[in-house]
Amino acid sequence: MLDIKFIRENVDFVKTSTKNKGFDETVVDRLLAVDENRRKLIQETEELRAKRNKLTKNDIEEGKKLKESLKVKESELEIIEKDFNELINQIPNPALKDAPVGKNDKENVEIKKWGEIRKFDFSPKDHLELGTNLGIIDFESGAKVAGSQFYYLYGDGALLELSLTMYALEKLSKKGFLPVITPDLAKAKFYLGTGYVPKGEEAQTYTIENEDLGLIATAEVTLAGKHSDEVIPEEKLPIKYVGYSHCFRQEAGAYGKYSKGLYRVHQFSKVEMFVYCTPESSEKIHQELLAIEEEIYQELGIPYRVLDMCTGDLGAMAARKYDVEAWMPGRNDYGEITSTSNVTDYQARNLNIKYKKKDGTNEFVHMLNGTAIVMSRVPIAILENYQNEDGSIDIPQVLQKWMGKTKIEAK
RNA sequence: GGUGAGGUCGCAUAGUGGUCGAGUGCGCGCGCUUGGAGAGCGCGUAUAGCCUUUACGGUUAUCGAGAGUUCGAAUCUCUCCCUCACCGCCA
Repeated sequence: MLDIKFIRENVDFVKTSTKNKGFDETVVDRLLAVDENRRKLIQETEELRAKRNKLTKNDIEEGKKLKESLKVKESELEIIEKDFNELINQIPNPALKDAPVGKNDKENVEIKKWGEIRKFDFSPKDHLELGTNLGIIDFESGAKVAGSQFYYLYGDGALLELSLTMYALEKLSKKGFLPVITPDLAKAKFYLGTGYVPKGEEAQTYTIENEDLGLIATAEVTLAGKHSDEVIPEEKLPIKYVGYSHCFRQEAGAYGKYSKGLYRVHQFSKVEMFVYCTPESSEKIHQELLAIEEEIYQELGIPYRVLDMCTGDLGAMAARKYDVEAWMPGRNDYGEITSTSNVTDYQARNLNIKYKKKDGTNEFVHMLNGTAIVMSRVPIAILENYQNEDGSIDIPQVLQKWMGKTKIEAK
């Protein structure tokens, strides 16, 4: 959420930024009205409490009366606080000023293209056909045992996933990120509001019955929750994690050609970068995260483009976001494989994560996240871009040491 | 899962209904002392909201979380969470 003081003092800015993100800016005025009411009630309640606190054992009758009026005020206040919280959480994080203004994903700005799109002298197959023929991907068994959009990986399919994981963890580790294996489940307060809640959609989290637990949609949830309610000494910043977890998403209603095969599945593994830093450094670190993502896809030899997400496609949390999209011959189009966001202090305020500055004062940290490698979509790009006419797959050079071979072939 | 013990200010501890937002020690900061350091002495040492408006100001809330009893709760009751020990069960 945003700071109510900031909203009070920058009403026009907040309205504009809310509108630019495609959210309802009338919320701002409603919030301010409720805020005024709320503050009045706080004063009245506190006045009553102050009186009560001054009573001695000789004033029991007086105290009984105070208790009654307090009860009334407190319940009024409770209702208004609830409204207040609902409203303030509807105001999105304003986009940074360099983010392109736009309505929706059509207006994202392509800022870079890398790699040459391969011209096939045969008709290329998509990853599903390739993987099924090679016997390394099996959606049929997945559907039988867990339902549609679940899958099994066998042999080199399983090894490819683990090779990509090791490749990413080793690379990030060398860059000063601490590899972390996080829980795959988290409490509701973390998976709601910190994690993957696409704009205008319900949270697509799987939850555990009778428990305050849900399966995480991304390690962002557990890496962000890790330092909740903490005050971090400034000298420890930036904290750089590279998290590995399974990710679970219901993906309700997501079908069709563009969701084929591994592109949209209920469970996948992901290596995710996550950084806590000072407000001054977050924009620079955001560029670094993007540069790391690019380095990975250049080393893997996958043609990609980088999109600077426009305000209308940023979602509530991100102040700036870049997506990397890989070329996927199977769809003859680019498909998203990474996303890196600078959420500034928006998450930190929800999760109460501050840092202690050298002058002794506390301030909210900035938080950033970025995909290193997602084990569902990157294999799509590898299979489809590295396929040979006979259906075998050449293994990208940087993965060969983990795979222990140079080619995936049918057994 | 069972039984028992416990969760108080950075750490350690005191505190069983009003004098407790909370004592003491350590740590930390500032000052005095010193040629310098140490010791010693003095002062200070949470966070958040609201008000006045910026003052060494007032006020409220916070003693694992939530609910309750009470005029009044760190202290009493209930539920939950977490930690530790033992048992059971297992990878």
